[in-house]
Amino acid sequence: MGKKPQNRDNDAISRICRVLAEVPPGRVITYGDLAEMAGFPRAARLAGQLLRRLPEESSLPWHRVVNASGRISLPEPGAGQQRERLEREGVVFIGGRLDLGQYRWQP
DNA sequence: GAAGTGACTCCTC
DNA sequence: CGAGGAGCCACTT
Repeated sequence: MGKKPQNRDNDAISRICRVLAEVPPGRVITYGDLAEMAGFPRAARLAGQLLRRLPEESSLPWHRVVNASGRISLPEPGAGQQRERLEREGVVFIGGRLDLGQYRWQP
């Protein structure tokens, strides 16, 4: 049975979505960690591209994804909306950035 | 199949 | 601490 390593296109999305769905409220995850956890180390951009295509009806906590600097990527007006959602979950932004050491979700 | 793109990350100045 | 550049990976066209 010769078979391909894996169907990346659709599989990657499924895995990343699953990981993202596991992120609890009040916590955040970086693009790099999200991709790595999904099985794509160093593919931080992949997570970003995926979220960009993700519809709002996705029910996924896309707002819990921030960059490695503890800052919100995603240009306005998305940034304001994401920050608002995170603040509602108890995340505090200091100087426009949050404390990854405190909110970064790690299994 | 090749080239372009991006909600990134790390290193250096 | 902030800005800039190079590197990386997978998806899209």
